[in-house]
Amino acid sequence: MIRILLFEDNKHLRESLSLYLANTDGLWLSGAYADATEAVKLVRKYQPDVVLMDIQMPHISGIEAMRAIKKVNPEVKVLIQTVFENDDKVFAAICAGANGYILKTPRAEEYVNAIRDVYNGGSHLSPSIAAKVLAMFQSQFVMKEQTYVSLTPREKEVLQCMVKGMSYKMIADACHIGFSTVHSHIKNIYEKLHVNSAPEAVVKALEMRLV
Amino acid sequence: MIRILLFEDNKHLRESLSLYLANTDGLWLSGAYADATEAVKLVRKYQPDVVLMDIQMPHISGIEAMRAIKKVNPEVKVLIQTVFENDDKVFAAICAGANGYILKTPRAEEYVNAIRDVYNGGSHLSPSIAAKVLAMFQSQFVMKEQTYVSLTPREKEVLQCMVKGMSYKMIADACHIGFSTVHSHIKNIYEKLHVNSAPEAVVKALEMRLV
DNA sequence: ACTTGTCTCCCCAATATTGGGGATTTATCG
DNA sequence: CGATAAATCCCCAATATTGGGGAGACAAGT
Repeated sequence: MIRILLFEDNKHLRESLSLYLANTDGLWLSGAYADATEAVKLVRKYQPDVVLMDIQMPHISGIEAMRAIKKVNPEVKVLIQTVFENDDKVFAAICAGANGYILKTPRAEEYVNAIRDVYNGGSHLSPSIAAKVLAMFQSQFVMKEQTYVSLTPREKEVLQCMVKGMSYKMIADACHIGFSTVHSHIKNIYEKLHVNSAPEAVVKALEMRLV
Repeated sequence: MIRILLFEDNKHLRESLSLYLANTDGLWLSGAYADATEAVKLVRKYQPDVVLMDIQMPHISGIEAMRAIKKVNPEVKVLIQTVFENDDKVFAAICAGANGYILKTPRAEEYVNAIRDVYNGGSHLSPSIAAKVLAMFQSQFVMKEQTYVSLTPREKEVLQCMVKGMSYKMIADACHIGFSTVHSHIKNIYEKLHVNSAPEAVVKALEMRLV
């Protein structure tokens, strides 16, 4: 039996969902609430496996409530549901540790699928949400491989040190080479990256994922 | 009709999937191949809506094939399938523009669901893959908000300039303030961030998402 | 044998940065 | 009205960085 706690401020949806979930094999609805202010307390009381949380609610947002729950009971799975597919909300929810993010749908079995998925340790994302997440992912990690620069192993090593905020002297010690050598390498790095200061090199290194 | 092109080196699975997909309403299997070397050519020939691509194949990996396809036909949806849920592979596939990533499953309707999802512009991720993606996302974006530092608006502005690799003089010009003022602000920033050089400040700014 | 690339180190001089003081103005808050 | 925070500017001196040279050692490839 998967124990479920539901937070949803819309009375009609809350009651419909309650009815559906309560009558689905394998699920046990511990409670359904219109307000998540007491979420932490309710989680402690009912020890649910999965919390189904509307993102937009009065008093306290679903994300805040989830954050609070996760802080106390990190093992509780939280499934965020919303009508919006706002980028910021999705982003915030994921960062706050959401185990799933589904758009409200008239197809009730979607809720059940999502609940089962997160209960089993996976995550469940509605297709349009998943598309957003992948897009965000790409925009973060796929860099413009525009001007590929080939740094020698030593240069990469030195650059990595620079990214750590180390000075010439510290780099020399860390790499077991002389101060002058560090100087030489950095001169070469600057030329290859077309920069002429440490901060620039660091930024470029990070955005080119050379480190 | 959703036109599909299948790449799968395992003969048995390829034939099973072909049979299933070809006999599913709304799907039209344009072809099934054991090798993706000719993938770009085949895509041009059949103009599929969705390419179902095994990640591990001889000669050329599914990711490479997808990259090639996406370069020529970015609008073609590519659904990656694999037996592995290796982090690196998932990561590489997403960065290369995968529209979906599913684990091989005996439940054939999963393939159909995934195909429909990506065809409709969404993304489809198997629960365990979705969990990995969310975890990667969190590890990237959830910072240790440990030592929250409050920079004044001007300080933030100056810090942003530093991240762009600007020198004191350039920052002074950009912000329409004097050189000495930049100096003062940077001194304060260093103190607040507990650093004592520009590169360190830049790195800290980036990882604390202060910019 | 010769070139090429990498790593190593040095000299010198011009700039830039850092850290320590201090000062003034403005605005906001109680 | 006094206190406080923010923003603006200045001086000075110690360090650090940057950019220009050059040079030897060593390995790999032509």
